[in-house]
Amino acid sequence: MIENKRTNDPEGVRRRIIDAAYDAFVTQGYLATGMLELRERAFVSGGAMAHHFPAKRDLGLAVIRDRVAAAVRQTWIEPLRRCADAPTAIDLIFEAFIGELTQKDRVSGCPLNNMAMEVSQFDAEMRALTSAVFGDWHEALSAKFAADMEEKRAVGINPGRIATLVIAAYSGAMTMAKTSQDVGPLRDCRAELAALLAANYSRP
Amino acid sequence: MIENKRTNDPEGVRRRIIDAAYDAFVTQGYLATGMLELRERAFVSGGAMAHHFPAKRDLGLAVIRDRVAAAVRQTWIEPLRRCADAPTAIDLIFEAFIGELTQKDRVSGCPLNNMAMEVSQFDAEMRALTSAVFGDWHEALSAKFAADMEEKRAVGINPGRIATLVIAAYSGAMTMAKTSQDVGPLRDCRAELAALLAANYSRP
DNA sequence: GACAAAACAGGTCAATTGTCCTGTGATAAA
DNA sequence: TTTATCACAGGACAATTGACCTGTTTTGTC
Repeated sequence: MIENKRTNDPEGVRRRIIDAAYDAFVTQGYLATGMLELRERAFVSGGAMAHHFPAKRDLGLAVIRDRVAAAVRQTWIEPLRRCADAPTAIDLIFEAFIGELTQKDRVSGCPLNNMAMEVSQFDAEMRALTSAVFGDWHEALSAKFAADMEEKRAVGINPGRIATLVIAAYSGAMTMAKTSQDVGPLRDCRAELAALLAANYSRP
Repeated sequence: MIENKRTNDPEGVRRRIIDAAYDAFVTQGYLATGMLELRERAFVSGGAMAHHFPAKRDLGLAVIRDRVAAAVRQTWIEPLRRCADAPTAIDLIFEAFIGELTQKDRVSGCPLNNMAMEVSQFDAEMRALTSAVFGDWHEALSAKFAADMEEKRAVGINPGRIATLVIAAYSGAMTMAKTSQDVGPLRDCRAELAALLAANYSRP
């Protein structure tokens, strides 16, 4: 009588591993997370882990490509597409994050920020990947500002430059919020960015 | 004949260790740096290391208290005191960093940022220390903006809020610069911040 | 059904981690 | 000079790290 029912489910196992890794890497850090801990979190054996991800590095690359990039797409790029103009989207995104973090007991920061900071110090390929995600983010935001100008909603702005400022302010505020474990910095930056953008936008 | 000349120099040894640790923590990361590597960098034995810093954590705390705080004081708080107004100081600081990083082959980022991001995830005391450094930074910048208002150089600004934005923009730009290994983000933020501040300042 | 490849189990491995130990030379107070 | 404390040398220590190995089962193909 065989007790151990074993079900082959490559996609499922792989997804479980990446989910666990994404969560752990973002909240604890890449280096602070061990492969054994991930195996326990994802309920997979050493053999299964080695089969899907021969080295920890492969797992890190997959997490950035699949999960981190998706997180930025979901929280920033999609809302930008849905909203009428850039300032509305930015304010909405800030508001959503502030509300979400307020009722959470811990501020773990921006996924992309966390990964980029730690990883870009020792792995060129991971650094290039996170840089590309930043690039997509900047491109989407920049394009939205440019569209606002073409449609005469905004005047006298430099789309690329102001997009950089918004991303930097958001990332920096996230770092400060994570360090102080308080959403105050996000509130401040939200208000300042709103005021700054309002000065260059014609409101109906 | 005794070859091994041994000189007791507590302050010197301690300083060598902290110097090596600060450099390594900032460029490679806290977790990515081993105690053995630090001993080799600082040319100290295991006994000396254990005597001055029984645990790695103690070394981390000392680095934040002594070096990271000093770096922020030197690059931000001091220039703020020397310059006539906040915008001048901010522009000067950005310019200095851009120039410095341009001729350097590698962008290692903001020391405070690097330490805060990594360390605040697993150590409450280190997190509190880095948070305090952010606090000093914010207080100094905030006070300068307030002084500019009192002296009628600026009107209609919220000192505390705009100080947060400046710090966040700087930190975020540093993160982006480190990730992309390019000073572009710093240039963008410098220009945008200068324009933003100019709008609220009366120029002679 | 035969067979090759993929999917997975469970354990081993050397290397490295941070910490701590014993012993000894230096220093200063008594 | 005695004595206690500090400063340091050199090595040992268990624990953990990421990687990998040999088997076994499942799956797909002919």
